[in-house]
Amino acid sequence: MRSLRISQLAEQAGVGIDTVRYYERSGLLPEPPRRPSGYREYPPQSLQRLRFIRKAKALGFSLDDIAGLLDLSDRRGDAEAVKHLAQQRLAEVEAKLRELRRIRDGLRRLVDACPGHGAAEHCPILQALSGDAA
Amino acid sequence: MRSLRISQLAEQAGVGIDTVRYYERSGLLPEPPRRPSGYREYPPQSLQRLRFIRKAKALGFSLDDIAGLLDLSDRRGDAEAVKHLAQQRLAEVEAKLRELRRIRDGLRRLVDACPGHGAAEHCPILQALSGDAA
DNA sequence: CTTGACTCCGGCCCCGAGTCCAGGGTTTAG
DNA sequence: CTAAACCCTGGACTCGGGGCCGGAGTCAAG
Repeated sequence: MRSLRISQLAEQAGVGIDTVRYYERSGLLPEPPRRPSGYREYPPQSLQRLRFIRKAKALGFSLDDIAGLLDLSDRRGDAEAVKHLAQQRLAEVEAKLRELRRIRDGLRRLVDACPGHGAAEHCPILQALSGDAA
Repeated sequence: MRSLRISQLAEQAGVGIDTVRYYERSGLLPEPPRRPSGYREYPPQSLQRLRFIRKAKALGFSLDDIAGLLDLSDRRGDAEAVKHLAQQRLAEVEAKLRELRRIRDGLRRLVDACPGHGAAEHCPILQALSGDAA
């Protein structure tokens, strides 16, 4: 008896039951066979697939991206397409990093400039935000 | 005639009309006086306030954070509280940066490992995602 | 006076990734 | 047999930050 009930699958994959059904609705997880009662019976491969999804999510891929990756994997697409997707994600992540560094630098300047005591009206943080400079 | 209509205010602040009303509902922007017809008439200070909000948003503050900053500013709170908020944001941004770097490194390894040609089933990207390693 | 641009309000819709609920049917252990 | 634990579906709700819409009232120019 290899097949898993949804709660077992979910637990072993480290996600919630609702998440599993959500992934099925979203087309990430194929519809599993059912018992006559309607209960889903998952083959063990589903576990691999769910873990794939978890890892890809941890790398910041959206569910849409992941659907693409799984599709390439299922249809025996070529490695080039897969690499291309990963490169796109990488570029996005790098852009986000640049943006966040910019924000961090701005915040750091404000924090460093503020003495941390006195009335707020003299606080350089508020002054900087109120000022006319863009 | 110093006062501004909502569309003028919105345009000069670089936001949408709906955004202005939304900020008012959210308590970020005080309710302006109205004409007898109900039209809002904004004093020029509203423009400053909207710009404050824009700049703070650009630094990654949430509207909730910004409400706090504006409140400190309005109530003549002390600089310490303001600095504290900015430090919190800074810490959050730094945590996010660490996380993104982790993701970037993971992606980079995958991209570098993939030859970019051949069948997807041999693609190290998909293999890594399918593998048993956490 | 009319026309077109503007404004009002309330309320619904969007995105992403789920979470929760009600009201039913099923399975399993004791 | 019965009770507990499980499962099903469909739909509503969450979060943040607004966008969009329709019908009605208003304002300024010609």
